[in-house]
Amino acid sequence: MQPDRVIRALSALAQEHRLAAFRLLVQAGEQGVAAGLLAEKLEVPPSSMSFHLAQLANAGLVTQRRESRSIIYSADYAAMNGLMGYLTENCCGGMSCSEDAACLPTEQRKSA
Amino acid sequence: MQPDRVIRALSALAQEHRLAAFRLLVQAGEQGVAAGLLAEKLEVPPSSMSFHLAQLANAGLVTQRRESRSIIYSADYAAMNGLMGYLTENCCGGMSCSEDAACLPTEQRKSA
DNA sequence: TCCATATTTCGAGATTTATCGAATCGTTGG
DNA sequence: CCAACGATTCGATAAATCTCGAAATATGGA
Repeated sequence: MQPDRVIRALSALAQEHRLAAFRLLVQAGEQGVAAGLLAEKLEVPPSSMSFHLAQLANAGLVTQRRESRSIIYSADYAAMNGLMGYLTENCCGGMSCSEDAACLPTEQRKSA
Repeated sequence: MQPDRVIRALSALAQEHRLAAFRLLVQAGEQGVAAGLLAEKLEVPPSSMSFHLAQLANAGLVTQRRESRSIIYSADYAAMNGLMGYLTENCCGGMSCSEDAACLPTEQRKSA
């Protein structure tokens, strides 16, 4: 993961609402969560939520797909793994996690 | 690690110069690096470097100690571990790293 | 004490970010 | 086609952040 992308990912997560949103998306897994539902759960106006989701998307941490009228957001586990890998490698002295410690949806935690 | 502290840590790292500085401090280990030397290596004016180091300190990611005229900064591995733990737990679906994968100075990497 | 060194604090300006109502854009059902 | 729904874009405003020179603080040596 190139430094520029790392900065954007960190910036994206370094905000109360976005960190909370991303946590919800991680919990939700592949299924994802609609933009409106995220706004509702976080008690943030839709336009504000949209702004934050755009930042997460720009950082590559989430993907979006349209499903009827809704736009569903999902956490991008590969991107999060990339970020964790960079931090482990460059900010933790290179102690990397074991191979099977990759980021996965919460629901797959036990079976993984 | 409480969310407020996580946000501050992420914000602290989400900046080009600060991320670079923290990387250098991780490489340096317990020995640390003087503020002026960091400014020189990163080609940033002393006052700007001081501003960024204050942010890292406020986030709890670095500690400082005076040594003669210099002020030496060191990476706080415990804080970084706390951040990694939070991210692993809350943003990675709870797949935690193995016990011995804690953040350590680069120089101790091989012996750990 | 006086000067040089190392760093921080202050202050001002420029840039970026966050907020959110109103308007706009796709989609669906009647 | 058109009204309602879900979401984004636009626009303006407020707030935070970044930058860096000048001034201030602390330390050590002559």
